[in-house]
Amino acid sequence: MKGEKKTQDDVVYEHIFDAILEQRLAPGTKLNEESLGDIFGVSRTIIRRALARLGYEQVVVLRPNRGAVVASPSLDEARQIVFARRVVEKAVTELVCENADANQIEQLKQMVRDEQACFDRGDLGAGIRLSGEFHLLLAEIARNPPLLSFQRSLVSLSSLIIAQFEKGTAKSHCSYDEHFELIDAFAKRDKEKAVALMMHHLDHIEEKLNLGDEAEENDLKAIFSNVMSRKQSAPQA
Amino acid sequence: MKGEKKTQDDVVYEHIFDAILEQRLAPGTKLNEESLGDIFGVSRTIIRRALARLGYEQVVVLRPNRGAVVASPSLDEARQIVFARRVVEKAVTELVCENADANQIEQLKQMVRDEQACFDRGDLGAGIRLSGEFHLLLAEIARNPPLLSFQRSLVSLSSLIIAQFEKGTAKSHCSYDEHFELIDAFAKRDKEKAVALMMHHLDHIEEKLNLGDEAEENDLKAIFSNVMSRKQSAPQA
DNA sequence: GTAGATGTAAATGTGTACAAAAAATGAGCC
DNA sequence: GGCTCATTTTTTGTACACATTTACATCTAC
Repeated sequence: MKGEKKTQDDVVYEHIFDAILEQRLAPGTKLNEESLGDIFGVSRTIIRRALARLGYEQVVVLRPNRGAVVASPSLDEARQIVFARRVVEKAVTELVCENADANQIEQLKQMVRDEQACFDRGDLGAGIRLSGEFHLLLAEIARNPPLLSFQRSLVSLSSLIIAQFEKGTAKSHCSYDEHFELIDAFAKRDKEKAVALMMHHLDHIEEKLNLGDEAEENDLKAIFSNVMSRKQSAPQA
Repeated sequence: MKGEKKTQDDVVYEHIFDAILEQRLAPGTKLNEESLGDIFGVSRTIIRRALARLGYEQVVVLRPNRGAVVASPSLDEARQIVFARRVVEKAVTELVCENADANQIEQLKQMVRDEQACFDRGDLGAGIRLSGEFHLLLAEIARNPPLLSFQRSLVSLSSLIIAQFEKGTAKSHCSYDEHFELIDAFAKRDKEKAVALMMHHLDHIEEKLNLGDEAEENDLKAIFSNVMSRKQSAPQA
């Protein structure tokens, strides 16, 4: 996207970031500093910086003295993330309706075409990532750097959520047709319709959460709640 | 606020953070790693982590190979920040109306009393900081960690903006009466009124921006634009 | 006298060694 | 046989040294 020279941190950061979003790194995976250093051929210093950044975006959880793991949002956290996205996406959508020029509309279309191609060829990981990048591009077009930065964090977390809660569910995440509809509304500068479409779009994520509710496999507490009600103590693992 | 054991990074981070918010560090100030290390009695490693975090929150600007300086938002950036705050504060306000219990209402009142005390005794820096912490407490009560994290960044930037654009202006930032009004609305769970008050509250920040428009002293280009039109070159200092 | 180049000083970027903490292993005991 | 506690091993936290880049000043050429 941008031809600027990237620092080593950035490269490592993006690799890990993409790996998480494309589900090559499952939620909960331990991220060992030395191993990563070996893999990327850099010292722990660089890895640490990249992990710190991922930690700030909450895509990985940094536990003091205990290292970093890929975040695995709970159902509650997932709902909070989607809520925050509603808030931001509404504002972004309105700004895009006001600001987007023909050139940017075309850019958006091209991105959704790429997304479509990925899903068609079965590359889910890249598809999910491009789907997220679509929303990031919207935030860029909105021309509000703080919102963009927050959106970045939320989009990553959303992808993580989708990765976590959609396993086994019918693959209904091929939302590129909704993206095309959105672009239409932007082109017509129809704020109300665009916002309505966007909210509907987010509804779909939330629905997946409700579906995945009982099937949630990482939430041991929920699964073994019947056991825990017998024994008084609540063991950690 | 929280009695957990803080890491060294956190301590340094908070000290610099507070210093910026209380205007003891002016926008544009260079933050030398070694000097800071000497001051806090830690190595550059720690300083670097703290600066990276401040950089992520955009309270300081990290220029590759050129070190960190305290951010000095332009007028445009300031407006974007206030816009983002409107978006977040609206959501937070509504959530607080839904969630706040009597205990939290009292906590809010106590904080505003402290704020009032600071302004009364003339401690502007601490007052501005407490005023910001009031809004952070709201985000906490809203029980949405992602919004809280974003709010944190926005509130710091807002304080920076106030620090930068309010110099010389009549000190109208004693907004604690508005805070009390807000708390009333929360207690009555009056969403509409609370949101209206909050937007009004943010209007005040934005007004200061418009006032400070021409008086902006850090923007040398604007101040010396007449000089520059005579001499072709634009000297740095 | 000015523009450009070159050398020097200072600050940042990175790797690595050592210290401290947590996890894993194994011995001893009930 | 299972449990607890001590020891070992692994992993993270911190400091520091060296490499690289940048800014500044001086010098030279025109």
